[in-house]
Parts: sequence; C-alpha cells; structure tokens
Amino acid sequence: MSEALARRTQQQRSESTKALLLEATLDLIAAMGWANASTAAICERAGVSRGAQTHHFPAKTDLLIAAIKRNTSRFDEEFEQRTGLDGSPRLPLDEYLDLLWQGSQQPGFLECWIEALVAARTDPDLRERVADIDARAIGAMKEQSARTDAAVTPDSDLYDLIELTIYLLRGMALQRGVHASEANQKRLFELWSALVRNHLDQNNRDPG
Amino acid sequence: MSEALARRTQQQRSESTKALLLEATLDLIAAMGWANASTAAICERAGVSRGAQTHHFPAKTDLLIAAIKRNTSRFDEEFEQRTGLDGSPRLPLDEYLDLLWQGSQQPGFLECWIEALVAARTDPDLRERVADIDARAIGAMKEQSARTDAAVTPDSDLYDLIELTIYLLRGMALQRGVHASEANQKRLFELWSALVRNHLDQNNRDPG
DNA sequence: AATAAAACATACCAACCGGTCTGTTTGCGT
DNA sequence: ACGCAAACAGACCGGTTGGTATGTTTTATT
Repeated sequence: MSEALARRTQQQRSESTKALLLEATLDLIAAMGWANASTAAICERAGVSRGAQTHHFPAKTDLLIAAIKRNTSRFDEEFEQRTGLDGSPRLPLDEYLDLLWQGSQQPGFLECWIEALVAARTDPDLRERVADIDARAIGAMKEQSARTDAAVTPDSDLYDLIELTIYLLRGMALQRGVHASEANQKRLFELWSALVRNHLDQNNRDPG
Repeated sequence: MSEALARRTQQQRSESTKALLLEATLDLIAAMGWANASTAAICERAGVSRGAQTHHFPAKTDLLIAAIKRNTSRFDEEFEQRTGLDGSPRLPLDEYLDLLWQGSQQPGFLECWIEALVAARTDPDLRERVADIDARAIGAMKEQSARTDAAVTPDSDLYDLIELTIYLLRGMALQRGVHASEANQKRLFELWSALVRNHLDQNNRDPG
C-alpha cells in the first residue's frame, strides 16, 4: 500500500519518536511529577515501545535532561521573537515583565522546570546538567531584559531585578501546585512590577 | 541493672520513637529528597524497627505530614519568640525581613518544605493537608509582620509584600539546590529588602 | 542483491518499595 | 498477680521500576 508515505529517513524516524517521547515525558512530569513518571508510562503515552525508548535514551535521566532542554528552548525562542533583535523600538520593561508572567502561566512549563530542579538537587547524574541548562536560561532572560527600555545605565540593578523576578515566579509556581490562587498571584505580581519599575526610575533618573 | 533508667511511660516511649522517626525523616528528605527517602532507610537512620514505624505512622504520607508539621512549628515558635507578643518595642521591619532570611538559610528547612510542596502537587493524599499547613505558616508570618514597626496603616501592602517575600525565598532555595550561590542571593535579598522598605515609606508617609 | 547498521519490539530480571501479618515485649489498670 | 492493650520486632508479599539482553524490522551502503 502507501509505501511512499511509510518510507521515512532514519533521521526522520529517529527524531519523530524522540519528539513523541519528549512530549510524553513533559506531559507526565507536569501531570504526576518526575518521581512518579515511570518509563513504562512515558512509553505508553508516547505510543512507543520500551525498546525504542532505551535506544534513544538509555537512562531515565537522559529523558529528563532532553525533555527540559526542549521545554526551555521552546519558550526561549518565543521570548527571543517577542523581544526582537534588530532595530525595532525597545520593548517597554512593563511588557517584558508581563511576558515573563505569561510564560510562567504556560501550563506545565514551570511545573516541569521545578520538578527538574528538585530532582537534580539530590541526583548527582542530574545536578550539573540541570544547573547548566538553568544558568543558560536565566542568562538568556537577562540578555532579553537588556533589550528593553529599562537598560539605561550599565550599572543599574536591572539584571538583579530580573533574577529576583525569576525566583519569585518559581516560588509562585511552587505555591500553585497546592493552592489555586492565580488571581491573587496576578495581583501580587503587579505590585512586584510596580516596585521594580519604581526602583529603576528612581536610580536611573537623569543618567547623564 | 538500671531499671529505673530503662523504665519509661508508654507515652514517653511513643513520643521518643516518634521524634526519632520524624528527625530521621527530615534528615533524609533534606539529603536525598522525599521520593528517594524510603521507609526502610528512615527506620535505619532513626534506629527504629519497621514495625514501630508502621505502628505510629501507618502510611508513608503520614510520616511526611508529621515531619513537615514539626519542621514548620519549630521555626514558627522561634519566630514568635523573636517578634515578641507583649508590650515590648516593635521590631523594625528590616530586622524581621532579616529574620525571614535567616530562617530560609537554616539547613534543611526550606529543602524539606519544597519537597513537601512538590510531592503534594501530584499526590491527592498529601495535597490538602500540605496546603493547609502551608496556609497556616504563611498566615503566621503575616501576623508576625503586623507586630513590626511597618504596620502603620491597615490598608498598606505589608501582607502582600510578606507573601511576595516568602515566594521569593522559596524560589531562591529552589535555586540553591543546584547552584551554590549564597553570597549572590544574600545581595539580591538585600536589594529586595530595600525595595520593600522604600515602598512602605512612600505609601505610609504622614499616616495620620 | 548482499551486508551492515540503525530503529524498534519484547521478554526478562534483580532490586526495591510500601503495606500487611504474625509474634513478642513492655507498661498499665485492676 | 493477672489480663489487656500499646509498643515494638521481623518476616513476608504483590507490585513496580529501570536497566539489560535478545530478536526483528527498516533504512543505508556498496
């Protein structure tokens, strides 16, 4: 029958099942936590055999690393697009902070990230690799913030405030795991944003 | 031989082994994470038989709940002492924020708390109970903050700022799990403290 | 077409986990 | 002193997990 359709390159087959596995992994981490996401469950969800999984990801930790890399790069690219790279007008800091907020509200995104951080803390095989991915992600967000209109003076506290914001959003996501409190958190984050803006306005007034 | 020493009340025996188990539980959660802390390992660490553990804590989740209750109440009491209840002079907000910081630096404290929050997210048996303990702990800290010199007007943002601070400290602790960055975080927290003070000073100027 | 290699499928296994069950010791009430 | 219940100890078990080992199919190479 449809031989032409079934015929795929090795690379195509490989990347296809890899993608299925990683999506299933992220889904299950978000739904039941990394500790409860068994390789068997991931394979079933992905519609892939256990052998295929072990072929592409010999150890379970390989699965987690690849999954959170996918998780971060996906949002990283979206953020890069939104902040823009060329001579477009600078994004107002307000909007960038709101962008961070929206990113933190993406279902499963921070949940997976937190699960990875927690798992990595007590797993020597994970710790270094997760720490590296994490550092890159934070660095990327700091660079993005430098493309907003808040990047007035080189010695401002902008990077520190971005780092604080990231920590805050993670702490909030942690809380949402057990408490449904989105409206309240939105309100709190707006207060946070106001404090950040106010601080930068005060310290960067008349930069020259 | 020393019968008088070996002779103990049932209640004494019970509370003694309970305490041993809970301490061992907290130690292991901090050291290897909740998911990797097996009941057998906890019993071995506590020097208690498996039968004794199941007698006092039939399910593993009972162990976690009791352990984090102990975890929070321990620090809660310390905070209550420090903030004082009677007519003593009001604690400066600066010092209270520093108290929160010091609490967040206590080895194992936030690590266990975060493990509990993460485990509770995907465990129906834990979620409600952990959420309840968490809500009480946050409420207690808000009440303590009301005893500082920052509690000027009833409609200030003090409670919101305390809640933000708690989320921030948790996000920071999450980060410390994979990155050794205490000095940097101390610096960041002082920046945040400055923002909080500044905001409250601005909004509560000339209250009456 | 033949050979090799990558992709995939299935069975298997040793280790571990948490809960249950049975038996023993210790303290308490009478 | 006696009986009972709580505290404790150890054995046991079904279920699950992640990794491995072996066999089959699909693509690539020559």
